[in-house]
Amino acid sequence: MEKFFARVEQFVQLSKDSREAMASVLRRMELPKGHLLLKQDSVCHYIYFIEEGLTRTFYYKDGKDVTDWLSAEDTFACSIISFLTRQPDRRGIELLEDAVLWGLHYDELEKLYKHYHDIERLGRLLVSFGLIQLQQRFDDLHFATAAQRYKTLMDTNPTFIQRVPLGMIASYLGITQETLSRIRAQH
Amino acid sequence: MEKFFARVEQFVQLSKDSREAMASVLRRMELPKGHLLLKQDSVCHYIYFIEEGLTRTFYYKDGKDVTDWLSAEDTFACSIISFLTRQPDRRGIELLEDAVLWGLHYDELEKLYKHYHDIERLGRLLVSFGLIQLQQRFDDLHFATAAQRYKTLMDTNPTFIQRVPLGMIASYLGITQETLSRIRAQH
DNA sequence: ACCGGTTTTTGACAATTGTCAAACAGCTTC
DNA sequence: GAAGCTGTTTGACAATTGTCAAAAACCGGT
Repeated sequence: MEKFFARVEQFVQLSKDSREAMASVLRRMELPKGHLLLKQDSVCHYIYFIEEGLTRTFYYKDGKDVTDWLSAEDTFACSIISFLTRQPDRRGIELLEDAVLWGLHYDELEKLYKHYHDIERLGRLLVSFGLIQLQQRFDDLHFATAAQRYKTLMDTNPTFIQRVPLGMIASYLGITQETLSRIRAQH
Repeated sequence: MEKFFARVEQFVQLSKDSREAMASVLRRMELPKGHLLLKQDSVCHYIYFIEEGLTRTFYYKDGKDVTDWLSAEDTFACSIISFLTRQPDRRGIELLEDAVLWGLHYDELEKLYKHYHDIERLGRLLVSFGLIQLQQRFDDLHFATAAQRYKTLMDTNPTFIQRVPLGMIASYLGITQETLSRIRAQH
């Protein structure tokens, strides 16, 4: 749990009250590789902090498995659209490695937002951070070539290459597995 | 100003105090088509609500002009990354039509966030909404063909086709002007 | 070390999209 | 109405990426 608060307090220094309230609703979960954290086409009720492990957010497009996002230690995982809109979303989340997670239920988080201004602030900053990350990935996808995108991934998350099967990396980058394989062959 | 609050209160019902505090720092601006709202490679200090008009967020990639975002009446415009990180960003913003805007300065907004919990909440919800929009556009770019993306734009913002030059629409969709022209030729 | 499965690479070919250049259309201005 | 400007379309060709199929490499379990 220290790891969770260490991360969170990079955004906001929480009051003692807020920290305790938050601690009381965090649920620790230890889950095996392959576990389906969130079923596709369902509502995402939890946001997960990853203390250890690796998650993959994915969906199916024309029968093909597409990797939407990858989250490793010290980051958060959820189906953003579903969590925020309370609507089912085609995205599912699975564990690519054995994991230790801290889950926070939407309803509990809403209560915390209402009671504690500093947690509302934390929420705003976390969403802001997510928006910045998505914008950067969007820019990358928008006007970089496949090879450049691969390089960006190597720079920002080098361990993913070792930890995630090639096909998943490929669809994460918006290309096919074969194309990625060829990019790698040319160094 | 009513238009601004009408929009804002679709997210949160503000207290009288909050509304007044916010009203006191909003700055009305009437600006002509072609005006550069935000210079490239500078820090974005304002978020703008568009009462009337159309803005284009753009940057240069390998010497080519790329349209990053388009915002019309009743929505907001700013360089999200720069506004949130306080760092210069390559994105600039220009007006594609004569416009009536309401500008809100970052420092003023920060003060409002500190004093008023409900405005902090509004900020969280606005960023969340932005995140959802960007995610949807990202999904579109990630695994839809150019023709499908054009159709999506036609469905969600049909007026853009009339109001924005083709070359800008094309780079917004992540394709060249010529490709878009050919897509249109096939109905 | 061998088997059976999965993951990755390679090959041949097709489809999509980009590039460069020129033609065309619509508007404004003189 | 001609000249000039901007925005759009078209053509020929090249480059990139996708598709389908098969081979090769890798890995865990026995």
